[in-house]
Amino acid sequence: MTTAAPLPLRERKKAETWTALHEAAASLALQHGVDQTTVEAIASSAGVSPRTFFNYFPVKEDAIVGLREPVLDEEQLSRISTTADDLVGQVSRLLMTVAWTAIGGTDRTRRRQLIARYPNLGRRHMDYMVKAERLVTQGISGVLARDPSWTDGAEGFSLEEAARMLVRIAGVPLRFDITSTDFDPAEGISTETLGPSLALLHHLLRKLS
Amino acid sequence: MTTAAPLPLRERKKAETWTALHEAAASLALQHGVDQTTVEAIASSAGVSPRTFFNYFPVKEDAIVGLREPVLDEEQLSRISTTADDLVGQVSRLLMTVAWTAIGGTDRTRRRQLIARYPNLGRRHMDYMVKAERLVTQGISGVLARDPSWTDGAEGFSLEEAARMLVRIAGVPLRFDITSTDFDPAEGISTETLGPSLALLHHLLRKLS
DNA sequence: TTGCATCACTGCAAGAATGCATTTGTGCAA
DNA sequence: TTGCACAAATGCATTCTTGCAGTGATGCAA
Repeated sequence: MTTAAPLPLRERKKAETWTALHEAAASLALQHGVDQTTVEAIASSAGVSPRTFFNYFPVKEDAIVGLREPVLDEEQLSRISTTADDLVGQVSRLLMTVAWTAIGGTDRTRRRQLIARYPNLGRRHMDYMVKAERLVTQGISGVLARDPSWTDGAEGFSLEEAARMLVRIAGVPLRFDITSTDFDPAEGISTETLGPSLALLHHLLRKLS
Repeated sequence: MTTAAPLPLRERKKAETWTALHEAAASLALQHGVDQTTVEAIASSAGVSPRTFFNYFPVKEDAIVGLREPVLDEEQLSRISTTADDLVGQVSRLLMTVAWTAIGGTDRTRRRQLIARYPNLGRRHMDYMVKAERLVTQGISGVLARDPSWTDGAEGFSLEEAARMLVRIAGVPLRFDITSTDFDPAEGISTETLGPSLALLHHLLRKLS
């Protein structure tokens, strides 16, 4: 189990500190409530200084939920095909993957309990959705640029604008999920469960056009 | 000019304090920069205590930009017709109106300068977009509920979900505008200029379906 | 092993933001 | 005019968050 992890010592300690802080934050918040859990208590419980806490998490709530900075998977980006007919679905799934990098690898059950009890924690997902969309928009711009057909027929709109609009459309299913009152990131953001939202989107688009 | 304002004294003073705080915040931020402008300086310049400042604005940036809490126009909501074919456009315009209530009645030129110089100020529009969408989603739910035909043909989706999805779709043009690097709320959020975004949305939807 | 560059951690100070209790000012009716 | 109910303003204490400067640990190459 530990044999396949030739991580540099520095990286490993950093990961350990991250986990220790998240663990302390989530556990304390579950026991005493979010507001009663101070950054000082979290840092102390994790064995670091309060100042160090903010080197790992921008806000207290992120430590409790266990959110990381979203990252774009360049490999998946390169697999996007502008000629396939399900372009919206492709971009939706890419967005989903990016969003997933922000919440992967943490205790799902506990997070579900916390978000259910403190809805404010769930609302922070929206911030990361915005970040994810920024990353993907930039990437998709490059992808569209390689397909000359996208410059055709779009009167008065730049390629960057087309990419931005495409990603906003593709972001709808995820926003739909995130704004649900009983949204559960562990279940909600996964390739399988995006289906229903995507289906509803297409259903409505058909009905409205 | 002052004769047509039979406002209760209390309301008037409140409005005056709001304006004084916004005026002080915007003016100071323009002179010395956002970070150099402290809440204490703003409050002092407006003649109130720092604590009072936060009775008017949740965060410093909102005072600088002059953002209010968005409000839903019930009258416009009641005019929404579910049978008309441009339902997305109708909801988009409603969203736009709500968003506009958050930034109306303040100096456009100065805000433009400030947002151009400090992009972070512009990003706060997204927060109010989320609030506006929450308001409109709730309202649209009620509107759809009055049209029985909406329960037909939607397999496995509740009315609330349909409303939520509809509003997410309608929010796309505004999100598109807000995420533009050179977005100007004074020009960008108005019934006339929403046209291009809505056109691009429809253009892409046609192309992608 | 030694030296150096880099990164992580820390303490400190200042400012941002919130909750609570108290005081002051308004609106309204007896 | 007086008194009461309520809203606004305030002061205070606490916590959150950030920038800066200094210290120590780590990685790497000579």
